Amino acid sequence: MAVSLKDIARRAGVSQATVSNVVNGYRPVGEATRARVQQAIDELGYTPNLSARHLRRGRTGIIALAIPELNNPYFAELADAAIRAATKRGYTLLLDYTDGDRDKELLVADGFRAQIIDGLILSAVHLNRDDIASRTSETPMVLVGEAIYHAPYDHVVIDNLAASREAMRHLIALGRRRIAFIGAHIEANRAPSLLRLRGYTEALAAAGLPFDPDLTVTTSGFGRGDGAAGMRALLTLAQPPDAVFAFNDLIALGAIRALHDHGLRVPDDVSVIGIDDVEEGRFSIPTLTTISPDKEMIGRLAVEKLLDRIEGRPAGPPAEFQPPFRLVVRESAPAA
Amino acid sequence: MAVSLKDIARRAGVSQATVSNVVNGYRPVGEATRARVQQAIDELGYTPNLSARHLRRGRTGIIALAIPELNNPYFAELADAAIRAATKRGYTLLLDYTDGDRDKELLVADGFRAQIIDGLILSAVHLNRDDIASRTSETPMVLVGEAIYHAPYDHVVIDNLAASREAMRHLIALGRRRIAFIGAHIEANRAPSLLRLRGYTEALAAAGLPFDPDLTVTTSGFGRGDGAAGMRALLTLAQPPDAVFAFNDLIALGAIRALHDHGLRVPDDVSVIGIDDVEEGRFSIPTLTTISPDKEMIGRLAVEKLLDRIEGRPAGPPAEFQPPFRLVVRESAPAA
DNA sequence: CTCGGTCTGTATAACGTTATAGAGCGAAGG
DNA sequence: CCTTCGCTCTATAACGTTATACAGACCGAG
Repeated sequence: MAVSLKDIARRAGVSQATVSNVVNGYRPVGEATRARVQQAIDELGYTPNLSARHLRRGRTGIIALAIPELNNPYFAELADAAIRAATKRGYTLLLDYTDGDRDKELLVADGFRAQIIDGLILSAVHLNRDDIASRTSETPMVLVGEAIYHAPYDHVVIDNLAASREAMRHLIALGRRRIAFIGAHIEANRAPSLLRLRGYTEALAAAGLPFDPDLTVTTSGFGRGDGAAGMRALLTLAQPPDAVFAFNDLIALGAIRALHDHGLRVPDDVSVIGIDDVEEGRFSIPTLTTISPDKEMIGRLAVEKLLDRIEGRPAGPPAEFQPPFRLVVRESAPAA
Repeated sequence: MAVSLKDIARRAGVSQATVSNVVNGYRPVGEATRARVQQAIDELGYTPNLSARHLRRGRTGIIALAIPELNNPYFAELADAAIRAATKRGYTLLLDYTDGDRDKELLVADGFRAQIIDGLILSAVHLNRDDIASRTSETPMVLVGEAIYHAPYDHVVIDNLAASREAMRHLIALGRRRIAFIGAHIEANRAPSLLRLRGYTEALAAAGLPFDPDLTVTTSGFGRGDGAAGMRALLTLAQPPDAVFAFNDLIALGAIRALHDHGLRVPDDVSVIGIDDVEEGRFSIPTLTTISPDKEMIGRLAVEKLLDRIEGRPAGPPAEFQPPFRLVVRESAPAA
């Protein structure tokens, strides 16, 4: 650990600058000296001190991915993809939580840890366009997910409107007519689920089905417990739903559990569909029909776009990138 | 971002050293100058450059937690606890994956990223005591989990023998007599599940039940798919089991799914118990009886012990720390 | 008073790297 | 034969901290 550039320089009988050039290939070095330096490096087992390099270069080689929580397997799988992509490009990815807390999201976006990171991939829940617009930090940023649209940053997100419509079309094709939506979040300046909700209402309209406000349930979070609570609320209705379109898989799984507790069977009595395609839904009872976004591509794209900005590659104006998704039909809403 | 110590010093009309002392409190500073410096800091919005600080101090303030995979919610929850503990103590926690790959585990233990981290918390699957003993890296390390015992490092792990015995006692008290174990890993120099397996056999013996080798199933991984495959294998036996003790919750959940596919009911036909208490098991159908280790404490303790070593606090010889666990009885193996 | 000792503060040398300016030195061009 | 390159390489100044050595001022003790 204690072996530095200076040691190599002395050993090989050259200047520190030359060693640096051998290591970084920034300027050409003669064949003979290069070999001598390389040999010294191998013999002494030299690795560059990153703190020093970064102090000098102004970059750290670390990028951050800020997600609401790790306990949601969707984010765990997304983080997985992003970490792999970053590692492949020689960067280290740091995971940050926001706990779905607005203040923490603001803090992260505004340069918390800016000293340590070269760039940020932000998956926000609460922030809106204005929050993002008033950001002061210079750190490059890429947005991921549904919360913020049309901000002056690259944005990676699936076509939520199309995804929701497809999920709804599937339920409607099954002959369902009272379809509930669990997971709406209608608050001032906050629109994480607006597109999915719009896909829901538009699909109803397209099928000539009435929109019943009672069938749209807001939740405070995005977990199994929220889904279960939402479902319980729906079951108190005079006319309970015959299908559920959930904002995500965890909510769907919670809803299934609540239905089970209520003595109702899925899919016989109620069909359920989610979004995310987390692994859990491939083993749950029943298995979960869902919209499967290409998580690997989301993570990879977010990292690539961010590195383009960091490394100053010509990237053009901020754009929105839409990875593909597909409907995965399983037991909770089987083919008609 | 460009505001440095020097700027503050100039603004406050003092030396850089004094500013440093105000920031770090390393040496006393007079009340009047302290106030003046603090005001300059607030006005200019100064934050220390971490690369420079770490170059000088020789530490980075980053510790790593190396886990097999993030997709296993147990590790996600553990990581969560560790990150919170590290943040609280002023450190940043970096997550590293080993993919359950032996070479990657060796790489991580042997100082991959040693330049960037002050210490390492390693949750290994494949490494054994000899691997760890031949480690060359000087970076402080703390071990977490079942793989390695009696290595010269602090080790945080629940009492797996006691935990397994308690799980088994519960199944036996239910009247089960053919209890299977899914998730054994019997390989040369590799003993992740040895203690849990021993708890299984000892509990059988203590209850006067015969040990049937056919009822011990090895798996290649620790996921839902492995559990399902293991269960399917057990169901081909002439005398299938009437209960399953799974190495962890994911395996248990996979086993439940396989039982369901086979037309068997849990817990009526077969009781199932796991270890980990992941959130999923509180909503699955049926909900999962499990051994719940204190994950928050595991994460916190691992971080604290590591920081003790890093910061040179007197910590004594390497020791083993055993956070508590408790049996959580749910539907898959309800109270008798 | 003088001498040691505490208190505050300053000046400056590291930490290990990279970027910049320039030095030597043959070869090519006039 | 003297320039003027082009090619390697060197010397050295940063980057922003913190640690060390030291300098005054003040105070109580002798």
